Amino acid sequence: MSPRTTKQIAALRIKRTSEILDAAFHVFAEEGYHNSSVSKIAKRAKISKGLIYNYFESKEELLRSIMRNLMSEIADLYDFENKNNLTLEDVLEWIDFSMDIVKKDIKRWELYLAISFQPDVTPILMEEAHSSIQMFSLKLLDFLKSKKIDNPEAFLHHFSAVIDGVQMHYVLSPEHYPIEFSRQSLKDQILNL
Amino acid sequence: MSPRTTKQIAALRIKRTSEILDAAFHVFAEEGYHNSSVSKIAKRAKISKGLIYNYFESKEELLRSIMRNLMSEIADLYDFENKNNLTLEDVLEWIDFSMDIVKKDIKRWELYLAISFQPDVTPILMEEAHSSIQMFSLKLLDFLKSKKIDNPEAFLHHFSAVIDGVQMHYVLSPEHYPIEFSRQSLKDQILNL
Amino acid sequence: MSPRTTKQIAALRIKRTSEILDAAFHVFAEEGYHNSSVSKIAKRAKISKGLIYNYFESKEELLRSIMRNLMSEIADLYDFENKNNLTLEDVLEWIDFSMDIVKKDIKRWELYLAISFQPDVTPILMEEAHSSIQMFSLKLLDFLKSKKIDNPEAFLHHFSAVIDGVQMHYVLSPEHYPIEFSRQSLKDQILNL
Amino acid sequence: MSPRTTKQIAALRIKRTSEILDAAFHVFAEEGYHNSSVSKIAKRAKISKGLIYNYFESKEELLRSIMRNLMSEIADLYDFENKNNLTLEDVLEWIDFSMDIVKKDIKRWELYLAISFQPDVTPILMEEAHSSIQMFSLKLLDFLKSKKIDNPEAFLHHFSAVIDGVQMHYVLSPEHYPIEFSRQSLKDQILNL
DNA sequence: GATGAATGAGCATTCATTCAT
DNA sequence: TATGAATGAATGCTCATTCAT
Repeated sequence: MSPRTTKQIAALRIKRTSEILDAAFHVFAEEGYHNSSVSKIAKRAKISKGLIYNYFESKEELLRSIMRNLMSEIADLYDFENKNNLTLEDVLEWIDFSMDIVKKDIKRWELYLAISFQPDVTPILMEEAHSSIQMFSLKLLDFLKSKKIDNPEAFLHHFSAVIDGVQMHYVLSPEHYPIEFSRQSLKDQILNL
Repeated sequence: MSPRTTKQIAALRIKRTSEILDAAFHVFAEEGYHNSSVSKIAKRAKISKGLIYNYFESKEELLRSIMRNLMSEIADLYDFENKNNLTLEDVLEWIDFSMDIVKKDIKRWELYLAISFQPDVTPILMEEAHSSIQMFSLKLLDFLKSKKIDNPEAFLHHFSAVIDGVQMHYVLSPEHYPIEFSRQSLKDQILNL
Repeated sequence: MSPRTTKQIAALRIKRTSEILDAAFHVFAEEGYHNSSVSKIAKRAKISKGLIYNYFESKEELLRSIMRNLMSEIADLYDFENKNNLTLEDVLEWIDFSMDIVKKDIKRWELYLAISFQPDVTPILMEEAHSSIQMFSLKLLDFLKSKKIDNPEAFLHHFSAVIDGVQMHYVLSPEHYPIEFSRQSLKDQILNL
Repeated sequence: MSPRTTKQIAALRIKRTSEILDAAFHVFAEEGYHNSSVSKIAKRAKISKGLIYNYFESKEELLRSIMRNLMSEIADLYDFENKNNLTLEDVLEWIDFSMDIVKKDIKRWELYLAISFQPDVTPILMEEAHSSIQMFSLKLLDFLKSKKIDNPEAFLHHFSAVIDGVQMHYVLSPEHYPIEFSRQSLKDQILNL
């Protein structure tokens, strides 16, 4: 019945979806979520404004979708779910992962941070926070507890903050920031538990 | 036209300016910059919308002005400039200052972060902000060098990143974040040099 | 190209046309003309949006078509044309018909009213609609004249207005309006001539 | 402090408000509520779109306001509230009022009906139905009860429907409709109770 | 200096309609 | 015949900014 085959349409939708997401990602990152208009996104994607609504329910849904994709991409890369009873090596590997992922694709991460820390965006981001990442936090907590340290919850919070700070500073000036120093420093903190 | 009248007018301008800034700060902090309207600010300041434009060129200028004030207030509070040849106590005090300033006025700091990550506003603001703070960095560097640690420049970068990360996470969820743990952890790092 | 194919196509067109009209009627009735979208109609008819335009020129034409069908259905149901020299029974039957047709299909009648009072659509529709009904009016007038009442023309106008008022109020709140009371009242007026 | 005096401003607001209402009234009546755009109303009122929102919260509020004004104007003209224990004369007077108000300002009433019977409008209209008119209905009901008729509630509903039907038909063709006949017919119905 | 009415560009979103396939 | 991706004009509404007074 279809003039285009179902396959063709599906392929087209996937292509368009990713084009729109890509355009939105860049516009959000460059201008901030609230300063971005659907028009600008459409223009960047070289399609009409209306078509965006054929693919996404709203501007907010576009943002959510971007964040979801990033989260799941991260989750896929590190394979958070298949780690249980974390060993010391696992944790060190996670630190490496956290540093490498930023180094590997600075531009991308810059955009990610640019989006993440826009306060309008934070609540939305929180809701989308990937469940597998949250579960990894619990595993990290178990690891810390097994080390019999004083206040494992506090340590975990603090350590996450430190990693975010490092990632942020690295991204803000990748040519000056001593990320290898930070990597070693983070590992030392774990090794000294 | 008499000197007295001129003086009165000057006093009024100062008073009005600060009333408007105060109103704007509260509205920005409570509703976010983009959700704040000039109308709301005027209403809060109990003046007319139009009058704001007699004192500030634009809504954005209002924001810049707030940020400038915040920066200089921070500088005044810690008195970065009048510290030379930093002692261990000075550095610990600076850590305390860095934690306390965020705790003391979360709303304000939230606004600060909100603005910091708006891609367009930031750069201009940043340069302006860091003048006295950058000089303090040099003093910190001297302190680190005096401790004969391996890579004082790297350590300083890393340490700054850590502080930023802590501040950020605390502001994002002040009720959950263990800021006292972080404070102690930061101090320990210095004490262990 | 064979006659059989042509026939099949014709049959299909008739079937599709009626499916679309049916879907459109339900959507219009449930959501109101302006709140109805061609998409919804297509979805309800289980065809594509585009196909509707293969059968109807526009959304408005769809509406006109529905109304035309309603009108002719009414005409068919009461068979206005085959009544001559109206008897008292005929008139009472017409009153019953006027009440029953509204009761029978409130939704449809609501739609009818909805359209009737849209200032632009109405006129065209009205002329078309009243052809056979106007002829029935003349027959009613003859009946009234035969009753030797004072001003049969005026009575007819008034009586039509009353019926319209009753139908309208009933449709506007079918659960509250005492249509049976009105029915009897109307009949009494005729019986007392 | 004000450059315009408070009085001037108040007068301006009243003038503008009524200009906007007038424009909206005509546009709604001529094109139907849903076909009317705020832009059209603004153009007709020769002001900017935005200004309308300085005076009315929404397009719907504009409609409500129009209806409220009409209702209260009717209420004022007939003085529904100061009638208690309705006499026969009161009821006859009310019938006269109902006929005269339509005759007096046909154009206006035509617009009123045009708006009233747009089904989108009906729910809004209902909510705004003037309480004093509803109270008058209760007084009419008391009158009917005092006449010991069979089903006073039903009679009242029916009678209201009849009046609406008459008004409607008169407005639709004022030159042909025998309104005096209807007036007498309505009065006779009351006199014969 | 002070007001607030007025503007107009901009926003997210909807949807009738077209058209390549 | 049938599809649904794509368009673009229109919608209600917001708001920073201007300006007559």
